[in-house]
Amino acid sequence: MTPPLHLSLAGQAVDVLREQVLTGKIPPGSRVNEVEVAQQLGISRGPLREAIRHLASERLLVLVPHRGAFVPDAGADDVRALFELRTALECAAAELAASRRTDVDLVRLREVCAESRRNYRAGQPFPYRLDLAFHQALLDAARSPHIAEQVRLVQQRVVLLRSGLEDDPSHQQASMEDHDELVRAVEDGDAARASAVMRRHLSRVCAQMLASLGR
Amino acid sequence: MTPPLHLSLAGQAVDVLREQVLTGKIPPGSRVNEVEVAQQLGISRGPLREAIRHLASERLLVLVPHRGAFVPDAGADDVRALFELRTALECAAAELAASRRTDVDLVRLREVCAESRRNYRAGQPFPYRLDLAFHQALLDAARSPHIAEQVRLVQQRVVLLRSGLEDDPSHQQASMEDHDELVRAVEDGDAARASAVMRRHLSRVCAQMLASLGR
DNA sequence: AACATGTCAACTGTCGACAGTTGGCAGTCT
DNA sequence: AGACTGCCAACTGTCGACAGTTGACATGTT
Repeated sequence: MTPPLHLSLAGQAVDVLREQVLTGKIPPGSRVNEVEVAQQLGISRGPLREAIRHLASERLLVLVPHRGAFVPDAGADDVRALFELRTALECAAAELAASRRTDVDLVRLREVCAESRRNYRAGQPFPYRLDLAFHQALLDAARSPHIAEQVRLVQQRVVLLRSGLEDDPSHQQASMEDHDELVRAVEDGDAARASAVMRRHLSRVCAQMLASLGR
Repeated sequence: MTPPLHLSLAGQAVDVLREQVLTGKIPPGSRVNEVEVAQQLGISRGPLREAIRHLASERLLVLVPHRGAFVPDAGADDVRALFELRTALECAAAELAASRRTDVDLVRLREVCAESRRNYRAGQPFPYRLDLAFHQALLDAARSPHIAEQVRLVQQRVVLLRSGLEDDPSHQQASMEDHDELVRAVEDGDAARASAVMRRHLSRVCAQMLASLGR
């Protein structure tokens, strides 16, 4: 099975490496040794290099000439700067969603909110998965593939920054209420309000992350 | 000089290829033959492949498994979708610039506007270069490296779409006036107005490109 | 004539090996 | 002791070659 069975070796390597980076299995600050990881994955250095460059293009790795690829470990400034970009993208998405959403989009959004609420009432910790699902549903409603793609990349970087941070239960309710209000604005087709709520929501999430980093 | 003299072979290949793609020397729709281009550049397929993947990550090429890399040729829908992303990013940049600009930023912005006006009065065609310079100056004033980076990538894709399109002189004055008004809003620190003017400006530019494509 | 099938050249995906660079370590000098 | 110099191992950058896939052309079939 030397040739691409279903996905090229490079493509498979991208998936495996991304997983390992995002879950913190390869901790921030550490280096990715080409020969070592290549043997580990059972592939040659060529495809692995392509995978590394790909993840570098997603900013999940940083390349240093003649030194190799490193998992970036970010400070507070990076978090702030990254959330500036995320806010720009997701506020635009919220506006578009408010003006383009269909009934199916609303059903989906309400569904995610309902699941979050069930989860909350059951005393379960608010899984980050549900937060991602909500934002994804909003992006679907916005129907802007390019914006959606960029948001996906940014969220991925946020996940990387979050690796090693535990969910803070105290902010679950606030996030849920933000989501609910966002859905109402989108329902009303109120683009300006949707944008404003999203901005406040992300500002809150950013502040929480900064607080978690500080500890 | 087998080793990286100042930049790796892959890096050099990226620059050369990007130039050739953006100037239309490699026309949209055409394929990039690895062995052919590699010989042409006097390098091996390895570094060239990395360059191709890099440009693909910038969306200047599209990869088709087992088929190779192609220069994308976009239709009207792509232009609209791309400008949605560009609007999201540059409106945010305009807001940030309005609240963060320093005096040096303003000097630079006025300078670019002045050169545009000199150019216009001299009856010269408005070079796209000056438009890029203006937007770059605004990004510098916004001081958001991540947003700036994304805008750079998007603008590059716009340049690719523009390849083969001539500058339309009839829109020079409108663009110049947009720029002037944008500078005034930034001077006043009026983020909302800066965002609104930017949105109108980009909407106009997008409409112009769609008109050019239609012909 | 239109369609299905077999064959083939061209190209991509992958691999292993070599060359050059980098950072660190031992040894030496001041 | 501290700083400097010269080596050395480890690793990245690059290359050439092989294997597998794809699309197209030629051939045969209905």
